[in-house]
Amino acid sequence: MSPRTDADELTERPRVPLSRRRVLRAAVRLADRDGLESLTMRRLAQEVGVEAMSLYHHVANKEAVLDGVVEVVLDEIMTAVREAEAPPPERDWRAALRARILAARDVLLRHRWAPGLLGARTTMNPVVIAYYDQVVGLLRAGGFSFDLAHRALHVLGSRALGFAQELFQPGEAQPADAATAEQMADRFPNLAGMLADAVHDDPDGTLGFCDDQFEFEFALDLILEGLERRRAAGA
Amino acid sequence: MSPRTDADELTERPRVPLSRRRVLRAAVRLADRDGLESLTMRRLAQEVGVEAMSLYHHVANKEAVLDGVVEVVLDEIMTAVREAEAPPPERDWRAALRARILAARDVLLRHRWAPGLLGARTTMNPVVIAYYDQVVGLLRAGGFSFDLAHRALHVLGSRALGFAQELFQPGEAQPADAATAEQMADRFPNLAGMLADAVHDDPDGTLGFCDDQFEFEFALDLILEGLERRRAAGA
DNA sequence: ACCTGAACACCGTTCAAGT
DNA sequence: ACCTGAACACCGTTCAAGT
Repeated sequence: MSPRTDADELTERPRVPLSRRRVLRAAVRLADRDGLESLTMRRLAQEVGVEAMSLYHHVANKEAVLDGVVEVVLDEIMTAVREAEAPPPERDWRAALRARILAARDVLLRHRWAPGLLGARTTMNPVVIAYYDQVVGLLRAGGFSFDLAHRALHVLGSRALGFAQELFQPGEAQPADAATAEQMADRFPNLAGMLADAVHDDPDGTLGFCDDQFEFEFALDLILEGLERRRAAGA
Repeated sequence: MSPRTDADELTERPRVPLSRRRVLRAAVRLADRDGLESLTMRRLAQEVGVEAMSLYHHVANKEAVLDGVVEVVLDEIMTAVREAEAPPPERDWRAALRARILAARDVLLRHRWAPGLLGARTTMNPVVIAYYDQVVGLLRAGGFSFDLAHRALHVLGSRALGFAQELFQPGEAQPADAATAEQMADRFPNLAGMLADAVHDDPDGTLGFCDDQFEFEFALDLILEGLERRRAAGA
């Protein structure tokens, strides 16, 4: 590679030519840092030290950028899943699938904007197809009929890829003062009771009322257990 | 205002004054007809026969329009859920919840753009809170502890509101010819096997390979069964 | 082959002006 | 009180022109 100046080191390095790969990695970096709404063609160009129109030599259009960004994240997921420690599915398909899904989830937690984008993409992504093919293979090795494996894909849905399926985004949930808290208890007595119950268990307060990881695993285990029950029943 | 022509009668009717309610109902109509991406302030104004800037007298900004649109759909869901025929939860909480969720799903199927929008909204919507409060109340009446009801909300996730959680959007899935089909069988042997198996059961072809309603109910029943098992075990 | 500047057709939104 | 036209700061994208 060619020599570079201090400025190059710090900001851009125009010497290494632009490429699709470099554009997409910059897009992921931009979304990680500033959020998905900041990912515009103009800001992306700025991120790689080029004018906006230059991007069109490496990607067809913005849609292609979003597809590419999804691709990068999915590749990251596939790598994480491949390296996840898990028993062979022939011995314990539930543990095998569980480990893979939790590995996928770890990746998504590093790109919080990704689930929304992945969910919006309706086009069949080859990487996603390959992933679901692996899941079906795992289930087959675990003794599933093709038919029940099909059911399983639908039950798991995007959870198979580690999607959190959260109820709400955390934050901005606390009532401002005791008055509004009381008002809330009036309007939503059941939720208020649930919250009070949780506080009783954990006197530190409502902190950790929803432990995302715990909830994710509880849901996952319930689903896997239901699937195992049907598999064993020969469904 | 000036006298009007026949065209006025047919398209707009400026006589009934603009209102927040009228703007939001027009927005839902526009999204239903042309898709969510067509819902711009300018086109929405056109839909109600007014200039874009007039909208700002009735809604704060576009974000408020989207919030309002969500509100309209949620109101529709709440009405459908309220009118759903269901046993009292004290007698059969599973049937009670199942009927309500399927009623909610019916509404969402009439506004196919709504799940994406509802999913993107992270702010706590009062109507959603009220709905989840009702679900917790139902579970309580069915014998749930607050703690397990809390778990239940997370397991159900947006499925409690009738979200389909589909794997892919239908369409554009068929391989173009036999060659690519064979190629697909090579790359994704498990999915190919699954598809072949389904074709065997239903010789009419791959039509209805994924019966959305069936899959939704299968998943829902599996989840409800897992919850009932935990409730009965006194979790 | 790769990059660019100017331009176009769209956005959401502000503001001063109309009635 | 309600609506409007012109304008601003942004989009994605096209196109002809540069090297």
